[in-house]
Order: sequence, then C-alpha cells, then structure tokens
Amino acid sequence: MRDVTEVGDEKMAEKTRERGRPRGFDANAALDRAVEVFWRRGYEGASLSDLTEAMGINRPSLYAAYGNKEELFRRAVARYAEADMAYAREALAEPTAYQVIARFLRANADALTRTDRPPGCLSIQGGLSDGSDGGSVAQFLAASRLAGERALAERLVRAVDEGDLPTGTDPVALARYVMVVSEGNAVHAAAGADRAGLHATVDIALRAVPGNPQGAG
Amino acid sequence: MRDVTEVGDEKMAEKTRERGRPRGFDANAALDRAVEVFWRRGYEGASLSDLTEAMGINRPSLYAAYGNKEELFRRAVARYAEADMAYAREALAEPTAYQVIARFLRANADALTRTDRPPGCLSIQGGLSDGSDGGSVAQFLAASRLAGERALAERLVRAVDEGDLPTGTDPVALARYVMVVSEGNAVHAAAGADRAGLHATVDIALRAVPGNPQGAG
DNA sequence: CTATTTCTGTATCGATCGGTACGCAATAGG
DNA sequence: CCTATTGCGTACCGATCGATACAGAAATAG
Repeated sequence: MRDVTEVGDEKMAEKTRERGRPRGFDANAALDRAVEVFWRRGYEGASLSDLTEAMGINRPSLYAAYGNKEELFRRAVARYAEADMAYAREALAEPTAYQVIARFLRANADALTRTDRPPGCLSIQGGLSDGSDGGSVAQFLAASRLAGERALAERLVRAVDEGDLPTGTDPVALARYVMVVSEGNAVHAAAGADRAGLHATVDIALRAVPGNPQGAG
Repeated sequence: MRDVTEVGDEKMAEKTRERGRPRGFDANAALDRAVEVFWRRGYEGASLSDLTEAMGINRPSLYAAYGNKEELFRRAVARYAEADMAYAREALAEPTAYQVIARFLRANADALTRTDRPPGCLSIQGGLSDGSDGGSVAQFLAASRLAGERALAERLVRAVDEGDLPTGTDPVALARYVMVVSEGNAVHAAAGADRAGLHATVDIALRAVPGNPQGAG
C-alpha cells in the first residue's frame, strides 16, 4: 500500500521535510500534462507511453506518484474541474437565473474553443462508452457532469424561491437543458466547430430560458 | 486484394451463383451484432474478440467478409444510419419547420432510450477523441453527424423560402442548435437519463424554435 | 470422379497494452 | 563515514491487441 495522497499537499511541503531522494519533477505540472493527453485522446486512447512522454517522467515514477492509470485519470479530472471549469462556479454567482445561464453558456463556448487547449471538454472526451473496464470511467465522468448539473439546479431552485424565475418553472429540467446545450456544444467543438458557431447556438438556446431579453418562456 | 463489396448485394445474390464453399453465416445479421458492440463499447473499446463472439464468427471470417476492424466499423455505421436513423429522414418530410424539428427531437429522444438497444447513439458512442489511430474514426463520425446537420439545414432553407420560418432566420444556425440538443441528449442518455427527462429537455428546447405553439422566436 | 474455388477453424504472429522487479542514485539522520 | 529511505531508469512481465498462415472442409464446373 503506497500513500499517494501527498500530491497537492503543498501546504505542508515546507514543514514536513521528507527523507530519501527528493522527487525530480513537479507533480502538479506533470498532472497538467496528463490532463491534456486524456483530453485529446480519451481515457482508453491515452497509453502509458503517451502519458509518460508528455509528463516527462518514467513509468515507475508515474505509478509511485499516482497509483495507476485510472487513479491518474481521476486526479486529472479533479484538476481539470478545479482549473478549467472555474468559469462554471463563477457563473453561479450571477444575480439572476438568466444571467447565470447566459454567462455559463458563453464562458463554456469560449472554453470549448480555447486555442491553447484541446477542443471540447475533458469530461466528454474522456470517454462515454463502456470500455474494456466495464464503464467505470464513463460512470465516473457521468457522475462528474451530473454534479455540475445539480449545482446549477440548486442555484435555479433558489432563483425560483427569489421570484427570479416564473412560478411553475422546473429548475431541474431547466438545468438539464442548459447542460444538454453545453454538452452538445462540446461534441461540436470536438468535431472542429469554431467559437462563433457555438455562440450562435447559445444565441438560440437562450431564447428558451425564462427571463431572457426577448421575453420568451 | 479481396473483394469485400458483396455484403449488401443481395439483389444479385440469386442471379450470380458463386463457386466455392458458401458462407456459413448471414453477413447482414452479423453486421447488426457488430453495430450493437460498437454502440455499447465504442470503436476502440470494442475488441475483435468482443466482435467475433457477438457476431458468432471466427476472426478470419470477419476479415474475409469486411476487410478489417475499421472497415467493419464504417459498414456498421452505414447500417446504423440506414436502420436506426430512419426517423430523422422521416422527420424532414413534415410540412413545417417547427414540425420537422419537433418530430425529429421527439423521435430522437425515443431512439436514445429504446430498451432493446444500447442507450445513446452510435455516432457519439463510437468515439469522439483522437484514439491511437490519429482520429480517423472520430473524424468519420463527425462527418457523418455533419451530414445530418446539413440535411436539416437544407430543409430549413426551404422553410425560409416558403415563408415557413420568419425572415432573417438563420437556417444553418437553427439546424446546428437542433443537432446540439440532439447530441447533448445523446450524452445524457448514455449516462442513464430516462426517456421522460429527455422529453422534458425537448419541451424547453422547442421554445427557442420559431413557429412553436408558445409563439417565441 | 478431379480440379478449382472459397469459406472455416486452429494456432499463431509481432506489437503494444497496463503494470513491476530490481539495482542504482540521491537525499537525511546518525 | 554509514545506514535508512525514497526516487529514478532499465529492462521486463503476462495479457491482450489487431491481423494472418495454413490446412482442411464444402461447394461448383467439367
């Protein structure tokens, strides 16, 4: 049993001085490289050779630092959620439901087409189908996406309470709709759609959201 | 060089009597099994052992009949498009743009959640990311989806010409929006969303479509 | 029948997969 | 210095990957 919980514990890194040979690479920087590989090639499509080459480390170093491929993937997804999905949490802070949704979908369209990042989004590119592992990765990613959907739903519940959304609005259904647009755009972005096209889709999608400037819903 | 074009040539099967030992399996029935395997596991996740077991044939028979794994996959996608996507072509025959879109999204939601089929849709489950092959499968599937999007766009162009959609409506953008909803729903269906949830999303999505009963757009 | 053609089944190919054993290098405590 | 501990690098593991060689079986043509 190896202890692999020290990645990301940089708070105590100064205090507890470890014995033995120090690690010759930055575990968090290497994880960022792993994120890119998984993002581009998916979980199954990313081989350990791809990963170690991109991360600049050897195979045993990878296993010592992260456990195994699936553990590395889960850490990569966690880091992705923290770094590359920060816009989603920021969007939830907008004052009205419409502003929350509009900001989320706009920022999402931008994030899906960043030129310094792989196209699309890791939680979809990572893998949708039951691979050779029996779907544990696909389920993990689905749960990760669902968590975001739930967070949005809770924000929309609050919006209903505050009278921000019309009475009778189903916040859960609306949240699911927003995520569907987001995920559909992610599929398009992965296929090479440009940023303007994604925003054109958001233009239309927002017409279905109560509180939009055109007054629909 | 083997001739692999005889699959699906059942029209001439009676006329041209081949020499040699006859094939011991139904090539089209076996292809249907292959569709299911690719649908559930994706292109990369489907091993030849998975395929031959489901198809009830041996490896050399598979290669003799279909060429190789990628050829088999392309044939499977073609068969899927013909059989499982028939509803999309039928939807295009509806008289108005709104009816076309509504029927498509409704039938799509049903197709994504058929209990006698894998959840989701093959053209997305097949694979989105650049696998070990360099993305040729992902590009093929993206092109396949884009073909459907273009067919819908052309139908909506006609709708604009016929005054069926408001002047100034962008039929290409609207078609892309509809496909985004469809693909987002496919992602949700693959994650286990039920039919009612998908239709609830369609309920909202349709509000953004010009000509809907609520009069938005 | 023989000759020819084509399909089937076994057994296997080299390559790559995820994952490790093991010896050496580099640090800390003594 | 010596010992303990840990990371690094090579070289390798068994399993599985997609793809085939080959021989025998099953059909037609003559």
